[in-house]
Amino acid sequence: VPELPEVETVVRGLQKRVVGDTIESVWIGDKSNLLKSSALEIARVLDGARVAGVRRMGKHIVIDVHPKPRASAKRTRSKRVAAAETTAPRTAQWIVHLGMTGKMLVTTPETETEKHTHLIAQLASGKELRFVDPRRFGKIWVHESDEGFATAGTEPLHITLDDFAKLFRGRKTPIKSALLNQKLLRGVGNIYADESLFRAGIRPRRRAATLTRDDLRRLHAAVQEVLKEAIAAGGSSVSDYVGAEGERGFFQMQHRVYGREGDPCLVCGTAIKKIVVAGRGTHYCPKCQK
DNA sequence: AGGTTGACCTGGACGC
DNA sequence: TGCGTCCAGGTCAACC
Repeated sequence: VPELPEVETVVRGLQKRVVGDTIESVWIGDKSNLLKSSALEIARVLDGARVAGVRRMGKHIVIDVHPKPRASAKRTRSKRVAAAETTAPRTAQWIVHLGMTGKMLVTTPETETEKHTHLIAQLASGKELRFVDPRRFGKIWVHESDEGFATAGTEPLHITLDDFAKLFRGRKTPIKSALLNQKLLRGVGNIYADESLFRAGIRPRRRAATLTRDDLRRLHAAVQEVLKEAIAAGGSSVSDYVGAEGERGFFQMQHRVYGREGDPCLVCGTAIKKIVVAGRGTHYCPKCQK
């Protein structure tokens, strides 16, 4: 599901509902293909931790936590160990990737536990933070280091036109594949790639390197415009995406090509085509996009 | 090297 | 109501 606008919507919900709260206990299910850290490690970092902030990096949710100081170690540790511990990072990160069907929900404890709930964090305020993911393509892990968590790729909403143009220089791959490549831009997925290419008037199969300066200028503007409009609409709920409070987005109402195969182009009336590019369903107007 | 292809999963929609 | 098939917002490892 979730591409940049959906993840941004979840992050904003979490900022409002869980920042400043403390995680009192964590329950983790037995479906371990979701975990990139061991359940033990995740529990060790999160148990008793205070939630200092929530951020988005591409499609990743980054939850900054202040782990609880481990008082039990005091009794036996040497001076040298104690010194080492004080230099350990004060902040750790809890990283969540929603995959295709992941949800991060803030609920009350009474809320019925959905099928495919894989993690529940009980908060001091009485709320619960739950991770639900039917297909289990999502990922959860904790990151502890001074450098903090980092990913490749540039944020599409921050990139300048010049840097944007450089990403595609010399690339023979279809422009759509390049837009989906998270090592170049982080956060654009299948829906917003198609919608951006439509608005820029560029065919998805065009080789990235063949885009003219003017194509790039229009595409850069289109990507930022589509993402901003989608964020303002709370993301796209095509089937099951919901925000942190279970609310659906409504940007799907404004899709111009995604999911509209056979329907008339809103600009010229030509039937929208659906093809496969880079293994993904790809929608475009054969007349408006060159 | 860089790009395209299956594998990973469950469930919903559709056709018979 | 019950198959069986296809498709899905993402990302890897494995293959040219």
